[in-house]
Amino acid sequence: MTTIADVAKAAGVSISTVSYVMSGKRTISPETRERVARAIEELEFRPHAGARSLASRATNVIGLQAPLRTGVDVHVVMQIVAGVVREARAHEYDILLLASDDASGLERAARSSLVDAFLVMDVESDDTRLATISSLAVPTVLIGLPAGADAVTCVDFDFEAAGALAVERFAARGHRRIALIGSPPEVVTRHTSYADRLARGFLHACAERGIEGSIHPTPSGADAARVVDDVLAEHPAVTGLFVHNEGALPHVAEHLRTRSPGQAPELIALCPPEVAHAVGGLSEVIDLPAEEIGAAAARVLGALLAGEASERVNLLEPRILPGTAG
Amino acid sequence: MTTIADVAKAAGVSISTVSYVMSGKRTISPETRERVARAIEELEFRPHAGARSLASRATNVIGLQAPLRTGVDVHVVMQIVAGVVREARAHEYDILLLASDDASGLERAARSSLVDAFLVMDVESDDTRLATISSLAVPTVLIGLPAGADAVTCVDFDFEAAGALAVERFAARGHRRIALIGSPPEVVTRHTSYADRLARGFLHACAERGIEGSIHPTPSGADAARVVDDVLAEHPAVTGLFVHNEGALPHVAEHLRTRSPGQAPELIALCPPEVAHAVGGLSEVIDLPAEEIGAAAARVLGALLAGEASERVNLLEPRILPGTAG
DNA sequence: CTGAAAGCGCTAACAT
DNA sequence: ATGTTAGCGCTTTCAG
Repeated sequence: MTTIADVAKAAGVSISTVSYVMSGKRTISPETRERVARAIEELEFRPHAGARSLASRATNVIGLQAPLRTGVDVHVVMQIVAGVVREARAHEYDILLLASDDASGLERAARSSLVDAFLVMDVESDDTRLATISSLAVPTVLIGLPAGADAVTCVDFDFEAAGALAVERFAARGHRRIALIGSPPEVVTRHTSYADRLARGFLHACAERGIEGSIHPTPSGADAARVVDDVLAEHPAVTGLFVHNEGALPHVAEHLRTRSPGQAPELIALCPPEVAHAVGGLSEVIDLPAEEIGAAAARVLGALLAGEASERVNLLEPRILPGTAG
Repeated sequence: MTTIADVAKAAGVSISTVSYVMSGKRTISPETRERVARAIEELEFRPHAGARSLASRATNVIGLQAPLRTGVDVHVVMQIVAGVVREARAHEYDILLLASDDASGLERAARSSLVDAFLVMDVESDDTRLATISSLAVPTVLIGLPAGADAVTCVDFDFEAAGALAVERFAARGHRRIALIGSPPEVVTRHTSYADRLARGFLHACAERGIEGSIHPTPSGADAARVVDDVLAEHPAVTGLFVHNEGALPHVAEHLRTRSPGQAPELIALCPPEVAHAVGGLSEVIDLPAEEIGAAAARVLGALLAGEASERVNLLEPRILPGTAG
């Protein structure tokens, strides 16, 4: 194994000089810097991560708590993770995938100095991990927005605004009775942060505009078609469906295409562009910029790690994309 | 921060005794062990990962190279990762998510002693990372099966057998002309290991049984319906479709449900049970035990790390599950 | 059965 | 502008 001492010898300098060349923490003459750089290159030297973290008390690793269950919107999770990884690597951070998604996983990683910071996904409105997060004093960013988000830094898509935006779009298109085909029941009863906020934004906007709106937790998969049938049977006045459920979307779209042709309700979906693109028949799409959420979260965490002050709550504004109808 | 010295002092023993209590590498009197254990508990002591890896030359971390792009079967990837994480944690290993999915990512992680071993996903038949993997001398398990898999340890589902099994099932049901609705074109042209093997098994079995079979790379999403139409138009004799494409499956199933009702071709899918369950109209399902693949890979890697000999090639046999028709 | 102490490879004072 | 050196917290000889 190549060590910093090998490099120092090869370059004819002391080991601290090598260290300082790497960190840039003191001024080095161009010639020396060059000689050291060459030696590092030639020997393919990489500092030992453990030794570095022991001496510097920083690991350059971020612990990521991601929901690996199916049932959540898998594309969205994957893209958020991809965004996190990309942005983290750009700032020389690696990502450690935390196994347990409860507080114990955070504790373990923090106490054993495995990570410098945490990124926590799948946040619930009243998340039990919040207490641990404050007590641990490890910089943490939540991807989500719990109810009393005073003590923690949060980054997320503005689901509340997205719910309102959907209503606004339907209103603009002349609809007076609409329905939200939402997340699976498990997600709703868990009070997953985004589901709560989307529902709130949707209902508020409906009330404000005098539009009648109802919310329907919907299983992923073909059963979603049944929910749609039930909704339309029970509320025949419904002319617009707002879908936020990746696993239900293709079935809902295909189902509407064949059901009562000509008078099918209009469809607006909240999902990543690729998911929308894979599905036809959408009047409009509200972009769910998953990768950008992950990247933004990593960026905010980076600022936190750099000691910079940053907003407590950081929300990405919703944007309308063209539909895929026709 | 609590260190081993704090524990030693609290328990009234030497540092090395604490270390040995934790590792179990030498015999400790029950009383001492008990006292030390209590001190560890009370102080909530966790050994510093970096210090440990520096002294022991082992990190207890496994580097995982996972394809985070969309386009691959996201559910499958997620479940494999979940299996890996679960099994790894059970053996006290953590998972570091490698950012770049090329050889450079492996090099960096290995050279900087970030990980003890690698788990590599999304393997291509002629994978360029193989040379690096051998040269690095870090225990590695591929999830996949490259063409000349002599030098590396591989774990995967037996896609070749699965291709043959599908043909066999169609034959048993009396079909004489079938088609494989396969992975997206990108995946096929990349010669992703599983796509190659599935195609090979499918075609061989067709030839053996005198069944006519054709293969059709298929985009995910609603466009898959078009592919199905084209296939059925060009080959009117086709009575059976074998689908291995998670993103196409719901669209294919929904499309067949409405298209030429009564005489729709039979559908067999290769996918995880939950994916099948979300889709109706499948005559039979070949189980793609994604989580089990991940767990098996982690287990084999564990054996490798423990110095145990293990098979070079480890394939999980395909199994038939009941369909979701009717 | 238990201690003492020599490193592991690096960073960051403290020198000059 | 560069060198010397004292740790960082742990594992593991070497002693007893």
